[in-house]
Amino acid sequence: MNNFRLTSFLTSNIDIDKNNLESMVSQCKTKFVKKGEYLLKEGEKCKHSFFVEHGLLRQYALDDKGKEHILQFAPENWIVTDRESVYFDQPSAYYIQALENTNTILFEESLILHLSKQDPLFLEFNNKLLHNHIRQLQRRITLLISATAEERYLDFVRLYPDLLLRVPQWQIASYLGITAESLSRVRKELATKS
Amino acid sequence: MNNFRLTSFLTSNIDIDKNNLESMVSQCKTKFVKKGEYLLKEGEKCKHSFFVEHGLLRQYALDDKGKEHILQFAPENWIVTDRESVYFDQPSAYYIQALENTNTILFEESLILHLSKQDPLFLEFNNKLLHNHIRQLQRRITLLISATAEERYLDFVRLYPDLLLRVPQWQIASYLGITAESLSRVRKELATKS
DNA sequence: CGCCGAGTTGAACTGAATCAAGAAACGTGG
DNA sequence: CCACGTTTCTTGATTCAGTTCAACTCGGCG
Repeated sequence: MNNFRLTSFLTSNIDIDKNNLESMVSQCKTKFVKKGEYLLKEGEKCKHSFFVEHGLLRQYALDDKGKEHILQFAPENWIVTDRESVYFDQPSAYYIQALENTNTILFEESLILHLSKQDPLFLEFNNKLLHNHIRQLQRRITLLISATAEERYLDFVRLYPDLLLRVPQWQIASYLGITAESLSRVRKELATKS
Repeated sequence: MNNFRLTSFLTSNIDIDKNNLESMVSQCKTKFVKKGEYLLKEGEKCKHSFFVEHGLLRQYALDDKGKEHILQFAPENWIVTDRESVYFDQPSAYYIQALENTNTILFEESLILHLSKQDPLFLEFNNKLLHNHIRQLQRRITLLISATAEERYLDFVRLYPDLLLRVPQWQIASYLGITAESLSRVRKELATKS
């Protein structure tokens, strides 16, 4: 099986015994997406959470002017999904696309809830995922409200240094909420400073 | 008891029988805060979720220049908390303050998890709260990244028309991530248009 | 009365967007 | 392995949305 990262992700997050873990993992399908291809497109209903075993995904929205706005990147060990679409059963406003050839493991939404009813550990695990997500979103809002483009870029570099090399710069700009040109200038500015 | 809104909030969100509901509500303490007073201050650990029975709260952070940034308002039927602080047991970065005399009902963090283990309905309820929170945060990020100050203000007006009258304008500006002067100009602009 | 916080307005300034053009890097097919 | 087109990144000139600072108004409240 091709789920090394998932099993170690799970064991480091919940204190679960091997049998339970096996039974969970065995219930998950895997999906491979080639670079450029999509796991989800705007208008579709999102049915899964995607755990990235290997590769890199991005989640983004298109605005009315056709401009992309990147909500998040998901390298190895990350989970992406449109919770709004999955949970409220609505068409998604987002695309989830592979930036590299990517192996993912799919969680059925009902699976975790189902497991939670059997074993409270899964409940706490799910809770932890949701709280982490909220923490990350909240942090991003605070930055968007109060920090300059330069500060946001520095924060990004600090948090996701590995992504700098794997993600095209204009997409990082999009994540930060600025244009590619602006990010280029921010970087130039930073280079002369140091 | 002074929990009319809480009970109707709960019954409209989970399909729970009266006995269970009574037992839950009876386990919650209430707290009254006068206008201007605080339920949480920066550096303290947040121990509860606060359900607003009557009144109005705001949650905000101070940046290094002493500027306030409002994360959210909470009128009747809203729940506020710093999940990051409660869940990860960290000192909070936020203040929660009463903008009006406010009656709140306190949820112990452990309570919901505890109830969830007894009755899966509580689990789903908690899940719903978390997903709603995520939805709201995500929406806000999208707006901050892609919309102008005017668009964000219009969105605010549409979503929270009642708050317009209850919240000082400079605080709405803070919520939108702009200055009080800018909001004043946005409003002037909108007035001449229509 | 006088004070104080909230809101408005103006003028100058600034961070970032836009538009346009060129340079570098990249992948693909021949 | 090179040649080509495409995408990415950079740079410059200009514009624009929003900030900053300062002055003034208004309404409430001691």
